[in-house]
Amino acid sequence: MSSARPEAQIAQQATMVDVAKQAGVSIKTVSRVLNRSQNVKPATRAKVEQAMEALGYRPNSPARMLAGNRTYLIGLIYNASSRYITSIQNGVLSACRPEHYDLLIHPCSYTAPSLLDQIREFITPPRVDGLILVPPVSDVDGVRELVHELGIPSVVISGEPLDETDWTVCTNDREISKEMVRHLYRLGHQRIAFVRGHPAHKAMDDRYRGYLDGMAEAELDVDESIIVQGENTFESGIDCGIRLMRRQPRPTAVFCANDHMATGVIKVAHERKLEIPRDLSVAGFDDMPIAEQVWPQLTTIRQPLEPMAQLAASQLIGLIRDETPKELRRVIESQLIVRQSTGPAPAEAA
Amino acid sequence: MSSARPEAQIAQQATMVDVAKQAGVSIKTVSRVLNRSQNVKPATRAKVEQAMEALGYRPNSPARMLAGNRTYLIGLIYNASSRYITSIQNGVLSACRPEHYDLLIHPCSYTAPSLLDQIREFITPPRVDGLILVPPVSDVDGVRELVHELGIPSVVISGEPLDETDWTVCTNDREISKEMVRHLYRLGHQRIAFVRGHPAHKAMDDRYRGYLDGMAEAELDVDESIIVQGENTFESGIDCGIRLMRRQPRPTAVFCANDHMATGVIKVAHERKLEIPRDLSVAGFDDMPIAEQVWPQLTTIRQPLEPMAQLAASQLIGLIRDETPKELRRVIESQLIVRQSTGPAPAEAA
DNA sequence: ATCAGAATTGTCTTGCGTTGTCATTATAGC
DNA sequence: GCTATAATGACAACGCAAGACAATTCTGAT
Repeated sequence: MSSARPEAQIAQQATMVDVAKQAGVSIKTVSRVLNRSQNVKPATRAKVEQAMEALGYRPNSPARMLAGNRTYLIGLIYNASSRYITSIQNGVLSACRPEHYDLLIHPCSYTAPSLLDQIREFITPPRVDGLILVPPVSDVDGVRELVHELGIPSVVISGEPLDETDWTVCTNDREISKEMVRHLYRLGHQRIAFVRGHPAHKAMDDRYRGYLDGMAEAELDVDESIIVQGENTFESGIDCGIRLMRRQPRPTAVFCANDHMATGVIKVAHERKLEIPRDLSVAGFDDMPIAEQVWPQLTTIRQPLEPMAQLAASQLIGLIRDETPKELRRVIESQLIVRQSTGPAPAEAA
Repeated sequence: MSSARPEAQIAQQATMVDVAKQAGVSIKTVSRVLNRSQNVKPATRAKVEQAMEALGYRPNSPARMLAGNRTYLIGLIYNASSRYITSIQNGVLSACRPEHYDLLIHPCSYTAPSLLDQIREFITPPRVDGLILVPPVSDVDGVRELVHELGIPSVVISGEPLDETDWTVCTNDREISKEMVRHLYRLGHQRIAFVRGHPAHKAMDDRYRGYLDGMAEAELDVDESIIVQGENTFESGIDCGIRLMRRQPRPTAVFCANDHMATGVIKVAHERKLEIPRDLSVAGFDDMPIAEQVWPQLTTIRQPLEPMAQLAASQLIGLIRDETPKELRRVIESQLIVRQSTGPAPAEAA
């Protein structure tokens, strides 16, 4: 059975003393190697590393936390319902492991009134050396200020650049949204509707601005009556779809600020016996797994979440080590994924 | 900017010494109160708790890890691509927090040859006090044995009861699958196809057995030609759908071992201009978010993941404290969710 | 070869905040 | 008043980081 006393089985772990003995050096030197101290001869370093290898040495984290007054932990605060978080986690962890950092996660509700208290409690007393913030939590008023105030290094993963006060890894949401409009315009669409995302999500604004940019570039009229406000959910997509399908003349293409809402619009189209993309083109944003599984498959935009998270984590580890990154923000480009839900505009509308 | 030296800002945390002084007792007594030790007079306990409250005291985890030779951490090993893992995490964390436990996660690929090594490395030297295992990683040969061998208490979250060697929190997959067949039979279906899941996932077997049980109960013939083998993915669902739609006579209902495959079958039906559920009923399993977003919405089965994970974590914490749970396995019942993708069988087939 | 100065390594020490061990003191039962 | 037991305290130990400083080795210029 699984609850035997642990001590019985797990082999006694080697300590720094053992490594020092094995390598024929002092424990201070082992410590220097471990902490990337400068003045260590490569040959000595090699000897020590070899000894570590031979003994299967792994530093005792509680001890170094206690002695070093740092935690070797990175916090990740995220909105609990977020589905895309596993990608973020994977990316963060892949950067953490080689540096012997671990990850503590803190799911929460970004609408909870106690959010700031939760975050404060999560961070103090020094339970993490650094913090990664992701939307929509990072967009909540006071969150980034709180983190600054507590003096914890942090990196924000975001759709578009924020102001100048945070290290940021972001994508080019605005630019790529413009690209989507371009794609639709090339297919002959003129009446291109837009379904906006939840107003509290800053990332959603950038997508909207990109839409406006694209319309301007194509010199198309922006018709306010076919710009509708959604709330990021599938259900709100249905509402928006219904509203849009009532408009006369109907839009020939609908660009939604996320895939969930696009799926809602598709459902409405199905119910009205509109064939996609013959009668209506629909595009989304995010490339959620669902984008491939709806029928027809959704044209959308893919954010490279794992690489972003990985970069954010390694930047953060640099910050913790006082190696200030060269640039305040790093941009990783999103990608337009064309599938079957967009096609040539209906003839009569061309 | 966010990388100011942390020490500058975070208020100095009170230690046990401060609490002891404030309460007029020794630090050992404070420690006893903290660890729910028995022999403490209620009056003393109250005094200490009051002092903690007043000072905003929170225990220093690295210190108690080091001194106590335990980690107050719980490991969660999971397959990296798994989408349902956020629910599991939420459930585990909600049980951990009140007990002052933290969660370390270890995403991995359950097909990686190095899986066992990864797990061993994740666990030793005592980096976690206990482990929660979830499918499909928990089904990989040697994983549970390894965990036993290392002597780490563990709880397995699973579809159906395993053998007698693990503490388990499971659902009634088999029974509820039978219930799904019953549902279809009541709608008049006789030719009910089944799409099996990946053979390496034990949970998938139980769903199949439940299907067989249901067919037996309804005294329906089991036609091997409409039982096809999938691989859990959307793509394999498409393959299976194509194979099934070629059969003569066609099945009038398809029960899939998960929602992804069911979505694939739906896509095939759409392409062949079959209307769901008029011409074909389709059912899934898992109630993934996608189940509500496909068109038509999918009849499926919902596993109460968060409650399961929560129960598993509190059982595990009990095991760590040597409080052996009364029962080796706990069952939490799944729920049949009837939506629009199942309906009465076509007349000619009734 | 010689020597100054720099680079590298070692010794010794202290402290991080808690828990475990064992000794000591208070309390209750008779 | 004595014993058994409950309650509390004193002190070492956990494994490592980091500082102060001494000792050693290396480097390059003379």
